[in-house]
Amino acid sequence: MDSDASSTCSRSSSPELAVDSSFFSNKMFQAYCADRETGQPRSEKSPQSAGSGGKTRARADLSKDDLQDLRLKVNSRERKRMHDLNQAMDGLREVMPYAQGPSVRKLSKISTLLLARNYILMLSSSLEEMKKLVGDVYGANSQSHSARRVLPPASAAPASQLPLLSLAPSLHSLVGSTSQHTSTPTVAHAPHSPPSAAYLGFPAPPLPTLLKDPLHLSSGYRHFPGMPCPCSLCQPLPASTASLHSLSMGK
DNA sequence: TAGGCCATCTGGTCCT
DNA sequence: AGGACCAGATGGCCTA
Repeated sequence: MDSDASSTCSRSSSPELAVDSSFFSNKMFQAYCADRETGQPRSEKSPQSAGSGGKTRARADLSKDDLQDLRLKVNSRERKRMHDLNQAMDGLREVMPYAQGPSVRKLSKISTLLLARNYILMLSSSLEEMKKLVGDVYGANSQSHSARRVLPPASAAPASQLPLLSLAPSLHSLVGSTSQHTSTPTVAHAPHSPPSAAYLGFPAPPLPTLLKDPLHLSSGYRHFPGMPCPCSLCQPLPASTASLHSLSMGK
């Protein structure tokens, strides 16, 4: 196909297409033209070729050239539509906690969707947990009438970040997996945006493992100041989420 | 070589 | 009527 010829080895899902200039060298289009010349249908066993409806009849009245132009236009629109879809898919891949790069195989579409779903579930549970912790902190504050006793004086972090900042490293030190969890990133991130996968320059875990078990996101995940850590050690998924996941992956 | 993934073409259907 | 959306078919590339 022309798209395969124009794409590089990493199988971009949104290949740069010079549609108008290259399309007429397309084998499929040449076959299409040849078929139209000979009057032979391109696919003799199409179940939908029975062709009923006003549009089909109207097309029968068109000249060969008009029909060809119409086909090219429709094909081009469909191609653009699929490219837009692939662009959106690429955008989704960019925000997934998964390594990217020339040496890393790109997530397939189905994998991207499944991983995105798990990621959303995980972030949701992180948010719920954070809300609970913040509520606990403020509850303690109101009882003791003194925030300074609750918050360490040297801490400059906002109260909403404290639970995660203090919990995550301690959790990881308990398990002793600090080699895989780099403590501090060297690049500042927006506090409310998820870490882009491009920033997470770690080797990708085996894809099937990651997809089958969202808890395995812990292997090789970094902690970000002020961000909920989605790794399994910091944020174990609730049982309901796990069951949901197993349902979706049962296939 | 089989199977997975993908891009593209194509006709039908639905919507504006 | 035209465009968007969808699903089936087809063929190419890549990997185990």
